[in-house]
Amino acid sequence: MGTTQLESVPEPKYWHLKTVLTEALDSEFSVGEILPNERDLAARYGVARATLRQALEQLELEGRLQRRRGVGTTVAPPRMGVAVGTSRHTWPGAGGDVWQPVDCVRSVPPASVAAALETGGEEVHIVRRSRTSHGRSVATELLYVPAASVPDLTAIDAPSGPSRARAVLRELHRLELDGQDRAVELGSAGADDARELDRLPGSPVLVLTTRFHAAGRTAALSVATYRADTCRLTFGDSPDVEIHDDPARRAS
Amino acid sequence: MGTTQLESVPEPKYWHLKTVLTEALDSEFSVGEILPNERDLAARYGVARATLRQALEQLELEGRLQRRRGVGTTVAPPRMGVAVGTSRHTWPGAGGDVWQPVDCVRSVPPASVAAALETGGEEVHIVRRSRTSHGRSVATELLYVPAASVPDLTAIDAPSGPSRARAVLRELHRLELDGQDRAVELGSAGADDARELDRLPGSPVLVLTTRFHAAGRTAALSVATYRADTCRLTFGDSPDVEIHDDPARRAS
DNA sequence: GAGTGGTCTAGACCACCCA
DNA sequence: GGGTGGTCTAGACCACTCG
Repeated sequence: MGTTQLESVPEPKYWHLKTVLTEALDSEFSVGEILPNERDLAARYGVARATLRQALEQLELEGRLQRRRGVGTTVAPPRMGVAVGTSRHTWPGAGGDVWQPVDCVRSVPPASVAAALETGGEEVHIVRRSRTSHGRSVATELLYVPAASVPDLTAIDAPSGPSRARAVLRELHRLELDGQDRAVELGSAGADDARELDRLPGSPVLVLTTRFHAAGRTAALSVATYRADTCRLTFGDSPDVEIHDDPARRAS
Repeated sequence: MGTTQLESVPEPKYWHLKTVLTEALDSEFSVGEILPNERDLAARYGVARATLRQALEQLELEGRLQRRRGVGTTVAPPRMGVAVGTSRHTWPGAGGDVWQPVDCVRSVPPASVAAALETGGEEVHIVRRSRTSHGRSVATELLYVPAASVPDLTAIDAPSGPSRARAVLRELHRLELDGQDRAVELGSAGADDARELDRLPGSPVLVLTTRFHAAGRTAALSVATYRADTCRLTFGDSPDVEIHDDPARRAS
């Protein structure tokens, strides 16, 4: 009978709440401002705390909010553009590199990495590097370098540590780079990465995998993990745009 | 005294559960296989259903699981590599393009798009396209084309619809492309995109923004939305590697 | 209609930060 | 110690799919 069901799809509460909060963020709050706590917000909007949190999680995923345990929820600045390379291919650690060598060990890589490098169960050099921007740690990287790619590496340097990392990179640069290819996918931060990136374990991250080709092989493999909440990975291929940090960090 | 607290950081249950489930997926299940339902799984592992769901959500985020309401939870195949361009720059819709024109309207773009295009409050052409791979819809795109970029566009074609979309692209190709730059970031699917991609609203997506430069301006702006759970965006710059489906994703 | 995942509630306790 | 967000529980109902 006449029950014209116009709203046949009732919007979930957390979805509607997210919309409401987004508008509030745009109009009533400025970057860095601290929001009321979750219990108060939930009461204000007449929902359970869990429902409110579902909305906040979405907003954090979109980079609109930042939540820190023991502190509170703040309005996040716009995501920063992080340059991850131009069309010109260069070795990691080449001039002008923004990465900081942290460590280097010799170990057997994960199976997926070993497959890409076509090393069997052999040990490879694993260089650990980190990247900061605006004083914040934004990414960590594991660079897998087969022993065959750095044949002349000697033991004159320390067996591990930053200086060893630099030595491996130096040797790697002696190869002629034929090309590289990349892939970006969504991941979640492991315990180590989470600590390094000042996030909770399981936080969403953008994983940028780069294969470096030289001498007909994959000479090195880089797996870089970027904070997904604060970073926008930019592939600047046009001449006039390089690193482009968002100029405006203030709203309203 | 004497309480040597070795495990000062008790692992959250959902985190441990995720690890256990990951190992189970690797060893006891094969792709496409359906898991026990959430209530049974929660009971088996002695946790509340909400806690189990927290673990499942993580695994879905990592592309290991796929959940569908009314059906069940299945083991997801490895993410597919989706090629999103080489170092050679081409206009969208150029030869060999994998996108399917869907629609075209004239409308005022969002403020952020208008800023990038340096159009004021003017209307632009908005071409909607979709992309499928292996029979699945994997991405939707909105291509914003200022009227100034297609000055000779006539009204001989339909005012909207796929044929109009093709006409806009055809006119766009008459410009000489100077370059392009891209950015990738994490987003969440809006209601429209979610329907198109066969996901729930709010699902994580990878947003690939491409600016096309011609005649000293930004001649067009593409905002492509890829399913983050099933897609790995590949930037194939080396000659021998194109689309590369991951063969093995097994650990230890 | 039976079974699935999705949403929502009202509580509780814990880990962390800071005054 | 007081306040924050993070984790966890045990329930309930809803929306969807499929036989």
